Amino acid sequence: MRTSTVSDLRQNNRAAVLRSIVSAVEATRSGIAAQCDLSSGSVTNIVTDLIAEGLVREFGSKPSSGGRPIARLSVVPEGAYFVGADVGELGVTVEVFDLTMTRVDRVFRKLRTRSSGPRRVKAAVADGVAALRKANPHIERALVGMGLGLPGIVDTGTDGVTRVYAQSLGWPMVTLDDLLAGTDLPTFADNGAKTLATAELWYGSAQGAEHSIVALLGRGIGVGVISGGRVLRGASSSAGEWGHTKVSFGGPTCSCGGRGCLEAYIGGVAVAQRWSAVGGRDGDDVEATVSELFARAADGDDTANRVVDETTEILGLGLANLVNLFNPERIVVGGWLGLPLIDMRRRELDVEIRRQALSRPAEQVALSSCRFGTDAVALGAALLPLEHFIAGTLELPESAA
Amino acid sequence: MRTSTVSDLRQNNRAAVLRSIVSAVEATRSGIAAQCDLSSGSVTNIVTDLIAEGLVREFGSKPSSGGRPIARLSVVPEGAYFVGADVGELGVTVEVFDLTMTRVDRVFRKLRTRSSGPRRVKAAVADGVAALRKANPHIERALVGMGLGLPGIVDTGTDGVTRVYAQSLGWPMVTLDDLLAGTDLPTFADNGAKTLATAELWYGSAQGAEHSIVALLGRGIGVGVISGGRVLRGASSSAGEWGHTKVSFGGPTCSCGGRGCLEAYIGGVAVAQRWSAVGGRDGDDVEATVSELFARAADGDDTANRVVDETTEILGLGLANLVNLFNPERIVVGGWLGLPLIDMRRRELDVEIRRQALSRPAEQVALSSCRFGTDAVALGAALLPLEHFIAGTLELPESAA
DNA sequence: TCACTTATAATAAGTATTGAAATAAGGGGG
DNA sequence: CCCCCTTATTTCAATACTTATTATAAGTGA
Repeated sequence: MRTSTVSDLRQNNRAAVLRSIVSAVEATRSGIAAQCDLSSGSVTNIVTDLIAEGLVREFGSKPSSGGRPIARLSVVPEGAYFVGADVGELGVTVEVFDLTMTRVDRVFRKLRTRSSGPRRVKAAVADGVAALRKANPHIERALVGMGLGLPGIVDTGTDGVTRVYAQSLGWPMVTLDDLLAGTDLPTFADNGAKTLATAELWYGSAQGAEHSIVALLGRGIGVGVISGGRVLRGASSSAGEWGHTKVSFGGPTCSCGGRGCLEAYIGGVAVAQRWSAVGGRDGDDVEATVSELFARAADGDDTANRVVDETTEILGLGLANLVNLFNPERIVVGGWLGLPLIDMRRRELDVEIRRQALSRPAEQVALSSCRFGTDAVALGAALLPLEHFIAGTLELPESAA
Repeated sequence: MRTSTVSDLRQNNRAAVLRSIVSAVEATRSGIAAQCDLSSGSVTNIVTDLIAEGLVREFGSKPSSGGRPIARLSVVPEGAYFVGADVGELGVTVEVFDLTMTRVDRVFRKLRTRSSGPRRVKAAVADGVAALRKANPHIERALVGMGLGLPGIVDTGTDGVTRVYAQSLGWPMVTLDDLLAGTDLPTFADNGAKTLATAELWYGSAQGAEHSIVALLGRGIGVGVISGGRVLRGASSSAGEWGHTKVSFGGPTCSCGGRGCLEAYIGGVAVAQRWSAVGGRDGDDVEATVSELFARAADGDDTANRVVDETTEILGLGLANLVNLFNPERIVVGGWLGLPLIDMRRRELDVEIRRQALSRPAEQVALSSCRFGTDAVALGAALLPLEHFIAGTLELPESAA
């Protein structure tokens, strides 16, 4: 974000004010001034602009302590709409959000097979978006853009082309353009773990922290690292590939071909396998198997508890490594595997992290669970165009003018 | 860096211009304009200011292609001076640099024992600084500040107090203030690996890259992560503690008390031990032992080569993990252990990293060796006050006015 | 000497921020 | 019911900075 001219400055300040209003349920001019470190005069100017643009409105007022009442400000929900899509193994969820990031509508398009090719996914996304636009014609006027949460590596090269490597779905490399085709919406994409981290950063458990780690445990093991208030992306936006970091020489072979990957220990499939290896249920449906594992453990089943303990220990090691490397204030654990795990073993996990990490960074970090389930992947994806909209790099469609 | 007012803007642009002139050997107005993305008018204004302040000067000109010759600009070396200190196990090196970051003078104060307490180090630093000031009275006029490169964790809490945890020296926790006392210079401190990374970022192999990893291998295993052009610090500035990340369950016990730490495999002591365990030399002086190991390996000694191979492999695993997590463009390896290792096994290390990391991020990364040896720790430390000086958060002493 | 280039400098125009002063909106006491 | 007090917002003058634009400097080649 280059701020070298006076208009960049205005842009930045406008963005800060808009962001502040969007993320607060209710804002006031002086509150914004304090939060954005701006004078009341500047806030007045910017808010006046935003009201003129139809993005913000005043709604009533609340009493001040003995003076002129404070005007309440809020975003105009209909001011802009954003689409977010969660591309998963079972299907594609497409959702529309208004400017308050309230979900307006959603559709789910099931995929026939567990690993449908990009063509099917493309069709499902296009179909889902079309269905939403048809069912909600009023959004058309202010539909700004779309974000995709994808499994696997989403990599934006120096050439500006976004490429998707969804190895877990068995896809070949696909460019984002290939995956979109029909759609005329400006579209952004990111790895699902990163979009979930973005959602937690804006509205969930990572809110307010400058440095957090959002670990997403499911079939895959992902992490979104928040550093300096933004999601860490690295040179080509593929930073945060935690699942295939090695935690053991040799070790079990992972789906990536490597050995000793963290995912080969605590990924959904691995946990289910570890359980069935010691006599647990052995089913096709990993999610169901793991869920039963947790249920058994809760019921006091020793074997199940040992598997859960072991998982906790390895997760603790993995998180401790991240604590040493990133020195976060907060660790947020989520995902369909992570949420029940942390519910059941929060204290133990906390102890394990502190045991395995260096004491200094470990002392600074707080452990918590995600506020959202994986259903927030689409919300986080929709935050991608929102961020561009706020930053001013994405505008309302012509028709709005 | 909050840029919300017009003067912040000026400050930022001034900083960008000054930084550009300091890091280039020779600058021109239009070159600066291009590099900093500013108009020629603005550059003229800012440069005029800098010349008036005595930080920059014009020196001659070079022909342009058929028009008015281009004025050469350079920093005035005597415009400001910075002290950098490298606190090592054997002694304290204190150096003074001028504004071109050319070393003006240096002193070394030996520490009696390998792990002298903070009191001795404090005395050595104070003595070194005093000696330099006495020997170079002309620097006094423009002595801006000091930076310390320290072993161990340097942690700046939310209270703003900088604390040093130099476990490898057997120190208790010490605050930076304790460590300074007598000195009246504004002082900053950072972990030695991070200051070396800073030096490599400004003048060495990490120059020009936005995202790099600078791995420093010696007795300890440290890394400075450069993300978005700046050294990653995390919540309390202790990010980058790579040496004690776990790469193996169980595994050998490390000096930190943990097991399976990377440092317990490829730290200087561990490498020496691995060698002596298979019949290599067994000496007190780790550095000499390791240096002999490399010499033997170069001579074709099979045992030595096996130890070096094994070290390469483990280092490759460790770096691959960082590649997955940070998605850097460049990996820079240095330190008294790292430099000879990469000289001898560059290809093999490269192959190993690519084998163990995910292919996408691995394809994007280039491996190289540090331009500087560990002697640049003091240079990097001196860059801390330089950065503050450039950013305008640190000024020339009163006497200069 | 006279176009013609290219690099800087000077100037004009426009815009943003701030801080002070003005104004708006209520509360409460006499 | 009027006046004073408090607090929130707006208005406005002062200031500072960037960008164009225009002028000037300093050479080249004919």
